Amino acid sequence: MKINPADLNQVDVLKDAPLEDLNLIVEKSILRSIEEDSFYFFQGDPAKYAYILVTGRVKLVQSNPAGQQVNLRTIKQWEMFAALGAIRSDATYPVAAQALEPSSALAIESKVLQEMMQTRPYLNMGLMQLMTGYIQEMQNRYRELATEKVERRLALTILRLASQVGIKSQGQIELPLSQQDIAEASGSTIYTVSRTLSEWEKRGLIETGRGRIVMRNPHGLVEIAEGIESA
Amino acid sequence: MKINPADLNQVDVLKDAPLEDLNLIVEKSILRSIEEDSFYFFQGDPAKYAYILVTGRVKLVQSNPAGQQVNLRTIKQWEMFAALGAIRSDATYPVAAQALEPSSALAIESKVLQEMMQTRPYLNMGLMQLMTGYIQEMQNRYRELATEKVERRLALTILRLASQVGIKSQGQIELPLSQQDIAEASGSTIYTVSRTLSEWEKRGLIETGRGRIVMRNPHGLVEIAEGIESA
DNA sequence: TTTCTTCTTTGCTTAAGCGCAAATAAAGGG
DNA sequence: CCCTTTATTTGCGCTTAAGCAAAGAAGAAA
Repeated sequence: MKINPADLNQVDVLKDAPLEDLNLIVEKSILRSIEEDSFYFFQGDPAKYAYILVTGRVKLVQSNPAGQQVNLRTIKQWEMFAALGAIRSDATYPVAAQALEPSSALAIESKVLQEMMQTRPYLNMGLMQLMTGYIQEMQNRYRELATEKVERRLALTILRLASQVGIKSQGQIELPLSQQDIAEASGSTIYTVSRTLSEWEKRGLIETGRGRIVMRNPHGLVEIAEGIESA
Repeated sequence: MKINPADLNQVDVLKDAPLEDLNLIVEKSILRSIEEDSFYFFQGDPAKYAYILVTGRVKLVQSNPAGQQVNLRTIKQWEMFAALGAIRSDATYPVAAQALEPSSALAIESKVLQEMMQTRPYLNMGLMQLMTGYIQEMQNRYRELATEKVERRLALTILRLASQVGIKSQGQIELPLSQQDIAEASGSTIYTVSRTLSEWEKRGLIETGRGRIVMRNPHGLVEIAEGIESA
């Protein structure tokens, strides 16, 4: 596949980048295509590349010593991920990046990005915006996990995922994620997720299918998320 | 009180700053002194200032709609906090900053910091290092909260707090924090914290007092944190 | 179509830890 | 030194949701 450099303006971090820089990035990077369930990198690998997702979807997961996983973020097209290495030159990836479907991503050497940052203020600003957004999201999720009950957390998780990787089809938003993914993203278990989603389906809030959740009544979910439980 | 600009080199973000910049910062900022339990700012306030803590200790807390709190970070002398506003110009503070003891901090207008960032690469790098550190810490804490049991999380929390705000005295590390603070930092309750700390005290791992925890056997805590439980 | 695999559902049991209530202890103020 | 306030401890009951086991459903492969 060929990348059209102009497309890179869709990447938030690069929205103010001049075309010549986009050309430079495409020229200096390589396109890595991987199949479903494969990894771009593992937790602990030296952070040699930053990535821009070109096609597919990728999740960033972290495992504890016992092997239990949490989903920290789901990446969609034209999102940059693993930019950490560009900032901490000695760093290893603190997460693993696993493809949710066949995917391809531009791999940019951390070194290249670092050099570009020396002389391009827009790149610094873009990366900082990205990072502050991450920090705020993680702080919110941490607070939710510490203080909210599962049902509410699930509603918050699904709303968040919908805004990040939801797909609009026929006026409805669809999440192409398995219940396992939802469980790992909300800090719960597949059993509780299944039970809760079934309950919501009965109430007409959502529609579930294998590896798929359709939001029928987003407002109802917002009410659950905010604790305006009608039940 | 008078600030000696040269002291600001102890601030991580400013460790590479030339003295003239430190002078500029002191000149352009104001020193705010507040008493115990007061706030530098509340969650939701417009993020007009970034701060450098000069004396005392400050905690960053976030509340959920019901008023339950979580501690996101404890700040000690010469740490910068609330630097977010300097990056997102329209931002409001996503957390509140409350003094754990009488404190004073340099308040730097976000605008000033923003202007300085235009022409000072060291400042950009410093802030990015700070933010990547935050991100990694929050990701780890999130995973811990999602996957680990309370006792282990408590050990991890105490070890983390010890490295961040621990005070060395007579070869031992002391944490000047109440059990309430520990509970809010670990995502637990004062009851469970009390029970667990009592148990650890019996085992000789720590020594507790009102608003104070002394680590007697840090290695033992590490073992609990890593799941090498001897019990 | 038939078979296999993977995902989802559901009944049941159980452990963890929350949280009330009340007692006890420590610090601070006058 | 006494009194008030605030922090810590502990017994006890109870809820939540985790987790096993086993069945059912939906795709994928053959």
